[in-house]
This record gives sequence, structure tokens and C-alpha cells, in this order.
Amino acid sequence: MARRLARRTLADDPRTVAPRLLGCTLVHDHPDGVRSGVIVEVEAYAGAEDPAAHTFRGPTPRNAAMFGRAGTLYVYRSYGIHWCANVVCGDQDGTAVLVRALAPVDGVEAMHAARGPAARRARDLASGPGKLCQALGITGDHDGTDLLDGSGPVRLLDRRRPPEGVVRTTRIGISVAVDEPWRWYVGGDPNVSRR
DNA sequence: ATATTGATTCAT
DNA sequence: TGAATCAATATA
Repeated sequence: MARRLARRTLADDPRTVAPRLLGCTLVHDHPDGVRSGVIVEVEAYAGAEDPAAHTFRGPTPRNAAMFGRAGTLYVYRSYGIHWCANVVCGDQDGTAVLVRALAPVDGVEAMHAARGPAARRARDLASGPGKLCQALGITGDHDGTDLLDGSGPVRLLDRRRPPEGVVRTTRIGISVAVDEPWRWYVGGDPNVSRR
């Protein structure tokens, strides 16, 4: 179908790929029904040249998926409690794009059930990297699966049109390389985690 | 603004 | 074996 995303699109510098992912759709073919959302916020992590990247100090058991081929899903545990999902980029060089927020599309009821009563409004469902994984049901079980070839339950679909009003800023929640402007989000979207 | 959560990592 | 780190969230 027309929304297949070419792997070569991801096999590039994460700072080039990141804004290209805005408007793309992340899908989880959950056993209880499909859940999906449009990506509205991303951050690039540039591997060996980026002190904020998990892969900055080389391979470890945790970050192994990040050294996989472009289009691999890297899921890690953040602060011991949240799962965070990343799209692996580049050429097996430990670079990736963190997906930080989604505009919910399919399975909104299931997302509410997964997120609990605290997520009252629709924009509380997936407005953060941990929230979006909880909403879609993405966990460490999906780490290392492929987002493009349909072999795994989590998939990435290409966008139909580029979003309007994209804003570029510095990244959130890191303590090093804080001045690098490697975060992009859709300016007018209420699902963005923080402005 | 602040308390809190627990896996991962690196240094003893 | 243990302390420090951490790409965050929930509550107020």
C-alpha cells in the first residue's frame, strides 16, 4: 500500500530522519485490537557523537537493538518504570529517533483502559514517550523487532503529507548535550508533551 | 515544584 | 555488591 515506508528513508542521519517521522503513523496490532497514532513529537540521538545517546559509550545488552539495521524498534526502560520507543536509523551505527508523542487514531478506548483514569483527556493518552508506549501496549518484548517488513506487531507507516508548523527546539529530560536542537514537534498539536 | 519509580551501568 | 545514573510521570 501507499503508506509503506522505505527503509532507505531511515538509513540516514537521525537528525535528517527525525523531522521526516512527524506525520508518520505508529501502529500496534494488539491482540485486543489495533491501536495507532500519528507521530507529533520526536528527538534524534546521534550515537557515538552524542553524549546523550544510550550508545555513546558503545554496545551493551540494553542498547543492542540500537545497533541493528534501520527500521528496527528499540524499546528501553526509563526511570525504571516507563517504556520508551525509538526508531533505529543510520547504518548500524547506534543512532535512533525517540518517539515522544502521538495523536491517537485507532483504539482510543483501549488506550484509555491502558492508561487508567488519570488520563482523562484525549491529549493525556500519548503526550510523552512513556505514555505512548503504555497507551499502545508497547513493551520490552517488542525490542529489536522490525517496524517495516510486517514481521512484528509494531509497525511504522509513511505519512501522506508533511505536517504544517513544525517547531525545532532542544531536547527534553537530558543532562548533557542540552544545547543541541534535535527535537521536533508539530506546533499546533495538543498532544505534544511540552512546549 | 517535588516525590517517586527500578533497570542498567560502572566502580569498588 | 553497591552507588549513581536516568531520553519521566503523577500529584499538588
